[in-house]
Amino acid sequence: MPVMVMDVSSKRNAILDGAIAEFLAQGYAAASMDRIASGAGVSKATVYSHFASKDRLFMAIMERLVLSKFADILEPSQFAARMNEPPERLLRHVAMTMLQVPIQDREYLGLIRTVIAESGRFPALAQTFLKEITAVALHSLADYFRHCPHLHIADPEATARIFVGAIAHYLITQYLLSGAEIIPLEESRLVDSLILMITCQKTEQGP
Amino acid sequence: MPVMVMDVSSKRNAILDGAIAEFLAQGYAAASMDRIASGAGVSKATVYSHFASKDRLFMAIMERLVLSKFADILEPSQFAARMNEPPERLLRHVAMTMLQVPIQDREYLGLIRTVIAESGRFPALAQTFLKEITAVALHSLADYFRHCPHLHIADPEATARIFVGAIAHYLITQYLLSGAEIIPLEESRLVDSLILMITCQKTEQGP
DNA sequence: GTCTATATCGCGATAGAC
DNA sequence: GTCTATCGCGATATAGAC
Repeated sequence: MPVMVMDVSSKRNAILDGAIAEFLAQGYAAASMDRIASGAGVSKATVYSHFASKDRLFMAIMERLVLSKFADILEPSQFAARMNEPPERLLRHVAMTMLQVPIQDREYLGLIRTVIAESGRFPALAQTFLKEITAVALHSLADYFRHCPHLHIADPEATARIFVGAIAHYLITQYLLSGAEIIPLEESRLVDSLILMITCQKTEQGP
Repeated sequence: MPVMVMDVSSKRNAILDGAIAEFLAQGYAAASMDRIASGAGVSKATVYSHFASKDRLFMAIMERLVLSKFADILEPSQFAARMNEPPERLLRHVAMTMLQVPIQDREYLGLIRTVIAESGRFPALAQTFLKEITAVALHSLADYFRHCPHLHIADPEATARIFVGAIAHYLITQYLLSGAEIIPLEESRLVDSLILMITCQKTEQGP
């Protein structure tokens, strides 16, 4: 007959879940191993039996978090399937997804804040974030700009950076820096202008 | 004859300078009042005689820092004087300034990292940063887009956001997140594409 | 105002029973 | 593996002499 306590892997997962909440809310230095332990319903010694140190636990949950968010971002294959759509439609879908995923999933915003906050102490973590999330989106978009028959983009990589940068900065100012009332701007205006600026380059192609 | 020790205001300034270095390097939680005191060459009690608590010292130096960086950013008046230059020239100058100031002044980069890092604990600080720096640049640019006779920008505010966002995100990825080798991109390519995307809107104005 | 010395607390990490 | 109890340290903040 089953005992009424968590098994080993459940405890490990409870620790990881509690650690995610604590580190994302407090940042590395202010996070407390005591709170992580009690939040997970285990003793502090149990936390240390699974993770050798605060550093190791932090890096474990952050890598896990970065990889888990990967699926939410658009991969190259998703672009290939939509190559024949009008560019306005496809770019609007991409922009709205990049905006809505972090807005709906507050863990995503906390991840962005924490990656930037700890980028001095943990530069390898910042690079993992860039490699697994930012670079994937940039390469997908640049490939699309390079091969889409309806667009004639002079510099696909730079244009992808502008697209991703404008959206990422909008998320940071409105939702991390509480900018809604200080520098308000509707999502749709940002997206409309981005699409207009990108698609109007096709008028450059000849006499 | 003058004594060979600092007077009161010199000690206060030494404390402020040391606090800036400590908070920007360590973040709020990991910063130590002991290190700030010894770094300034005073006792810890002296620090507390000038600033009631760690919170108050942090907010004092961050506000000071935000206001001191204001002059580096382009004010509206600077645009008015250059309204008759070709837009390509003016926009290139603005973009290069926004890129070079934080790159040259590492304190500026540390300020950006700390504002984002502590935006959960100190939302008012984040809003001060937006109001004193980001909003000033956005309004200047939007005004320019609205009134420049050579451009016909559909949505000046949104276009200003894209311009500022692309540059801010570039600074964050390349210099805060150590992205130089992971997602390399020359400054000039970013700036050239930005200018091309903005200026080519003038071809939209009709037959 | 400024110092030395200290109070008080919470932190990360560990020892040892079970 | 998991617990309780604790160690040692460094943190913020303060008392009291000068």
